[in-house]
Amino acid sequence: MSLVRRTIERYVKLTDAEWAVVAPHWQPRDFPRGAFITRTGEVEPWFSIVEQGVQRLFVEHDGSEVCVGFAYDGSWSGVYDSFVTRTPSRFAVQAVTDSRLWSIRREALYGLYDTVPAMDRWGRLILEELLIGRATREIEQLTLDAEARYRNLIRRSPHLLQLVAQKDIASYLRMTPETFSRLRARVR
Amino acid sequence: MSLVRRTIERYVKLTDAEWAVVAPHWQPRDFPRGAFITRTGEVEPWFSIVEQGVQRLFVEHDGSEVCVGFAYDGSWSGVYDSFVTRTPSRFAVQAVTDSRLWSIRREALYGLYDTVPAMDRWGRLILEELLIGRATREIEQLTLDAEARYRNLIRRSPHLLQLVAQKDIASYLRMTPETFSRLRARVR
DNA sequence: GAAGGTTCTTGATCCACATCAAGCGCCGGC
DNA sequence: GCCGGCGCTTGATGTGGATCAAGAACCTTC
Repeated sequence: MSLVRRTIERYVKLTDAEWAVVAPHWQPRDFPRGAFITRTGEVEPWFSIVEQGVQRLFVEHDGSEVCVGFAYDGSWSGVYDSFVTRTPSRFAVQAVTDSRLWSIRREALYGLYDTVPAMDRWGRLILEELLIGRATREIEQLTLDAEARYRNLIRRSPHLLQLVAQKDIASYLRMTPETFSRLRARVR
Repeated sequence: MSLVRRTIERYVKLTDAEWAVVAPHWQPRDFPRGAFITRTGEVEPWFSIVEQGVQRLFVEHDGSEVCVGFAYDGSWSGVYDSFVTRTPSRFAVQAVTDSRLWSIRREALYGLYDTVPAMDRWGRLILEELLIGRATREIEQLTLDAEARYRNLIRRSPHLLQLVAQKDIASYLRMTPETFSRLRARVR
């Protein structure tokens, strides 16, 4: 069974008839390491599920970049607010490793929302999950200092350290690469 | 026509028959100034639409409070992640002024999601809006310094300054009351 | 496998904002 | 209408993490 169907069915069950309607709208897209999947200022037409690879989501701000999230196998990837509002994306997405995404276009997904009620529900459940993730992250930023944020990350996502550059993790944790490096040397 | 119906119909149209199913589940709840609507650690059973009053949403962290949002007339109010996951809330909600909310219980809303497809869609649209708001706020925190965040707030929500204490706005903008006070004296 | 770029480390210095402190004024309650 | 307390202001001092700088260890790529 396809990755896309399995991923959707983590949230809602689809009959074979429903899947037959949904399936043709998804297509694979491949990106080599370093390629941009979405650039700042472009409208995001895709919503994607990651089959393989790691991507980083970041904001550009006078010359520097601040990482706000990562996506990897089995998670979704994209810029949801640009996708929804059809406005230029304030975030960029870049493949950190060679990546394969399965993607659906906005018009196709919104068509499915109208024709397949289970997909409308899926949209709601995905968003609930995203929103809960954001709330958790906001609380971490508010209540933890640099060291505690670092400890939290290596506890919760130790694999990230192997996959992406330390400077990206550092900016994700809202600190400079120097501070991150010093923490690594100091902690444990 | 009721506030609740009008508010829902900003997102989806309801037939009179659908409204007849939806309406009985909503009830008014009144809170005097200063009352807690949700306490940290309690599971949030309500989702609410604000008829009148202002509420603040905040995180408690060793003795101090950090404001993460406000709700007022026509906006929603509640702790969505606790509501969805039925886990103890990490946020508290307090009435800043005398408030009237129209609220629906979790079981009732999830029942409506199953019986009234338009409500399932409404849930998705509300979440899209919330997520876009969070993204906007995250970008502000990342790209603006204390003064720019202050200027942004007085431009976008000048009424807030009249409605809530400066210390709450200060913590919402991630600064101390002292820094906020100095900005007010310095800027314009 | 040499060259050149990028990332990571380590040290010295700096600064925006927090913290501490003290006085003032306003508002709400008895 | 007076008292008590919280919120606001203003000044002095402190500090976590940023910035600046320079060398070392990687990867890439040709």
